[in-house]
Amino acid sequence: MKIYDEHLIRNGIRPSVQRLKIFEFLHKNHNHPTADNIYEALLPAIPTLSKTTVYNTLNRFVDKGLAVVVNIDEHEARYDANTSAHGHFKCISCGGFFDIHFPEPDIKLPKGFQAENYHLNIKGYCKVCNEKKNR
Amino acid sequence: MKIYDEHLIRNGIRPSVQRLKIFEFLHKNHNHPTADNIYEALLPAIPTLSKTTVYNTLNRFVDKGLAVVVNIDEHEARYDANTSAHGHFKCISCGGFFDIHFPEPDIKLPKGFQAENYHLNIKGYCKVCNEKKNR
DNA sequence: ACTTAATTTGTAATCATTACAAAAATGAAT
DNA sequence: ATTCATTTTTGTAATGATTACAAATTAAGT
Repeated sequence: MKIYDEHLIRNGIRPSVQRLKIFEFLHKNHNHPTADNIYEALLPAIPTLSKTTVYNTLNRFVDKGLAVVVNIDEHEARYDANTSAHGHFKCISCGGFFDIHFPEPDIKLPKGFQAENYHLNIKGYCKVCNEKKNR
Repeated sequence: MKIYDEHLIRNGIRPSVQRLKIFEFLHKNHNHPTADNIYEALLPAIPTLSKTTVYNTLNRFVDKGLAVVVNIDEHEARYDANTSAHGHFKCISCGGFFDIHFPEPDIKLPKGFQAENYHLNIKGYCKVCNEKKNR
């Protein structure tokens, strides 16, 4: 996967096997996996993988702006390789995650404040669960 | 504090001393305290207070819609008695918290989705830290 | 007062995340 | 290639917020 390779190098991250696989996984799985999800998924491919490496790597990605932490779940951090401005929806009923695209962050900050990043998290019922509920 | 008393009763929560004090504290301190903040603050007034009670009570408040969890911090939940739609700003530099009032949740959800609550968290630099930074 | 239900408390468990140090891998330079 | 320094990975132990649970206390209703 030369693409991911170069993407990492361009951002000052040496592309080790572990980092590449984690980066690739994040880019191919848009369901906002947890560190543990990633660990379990990659263990067959990298049997020596350590959970610490997953955490270290994810933290590095976030530091370098290659990934974003999604704090929609109370008890665990989730990760998203899509760093463009978008929100997240979690279904209270089935637990599914959905990306929410909002047109413009139409939010006025107080004078002098400077935003570095926005996190919009919405909880509710997805289409399927909502229909199930209203029946 | 008869006001808080009735507020709790109206929402089906029996107003014990502990619950009253925690509710009162949440309403008087708008700085989004953690469970531990509340515990430490009330310990002088209620020397027998247990941290479990603080957690139980806060969870009950949230269940009944009397408070809201603010997940802007990675590692600890914060609580807010202001349940009306508003966002939160955390200063990366000084760690201060600020409420953000946005006019309308101008977010289009996918068809069929139903939102129960919105959480808008913004991180950046507050006025003071921003000026300090640009000097 | 008595009985039952609700609440509070303390301790121990859970679980995600991090600290830390040793082991392994990589890179550069001779 | 061999050595040396640096980076990365790994495993284990620690941390810290939150919850489970059962005993103790308090309140409510009769």
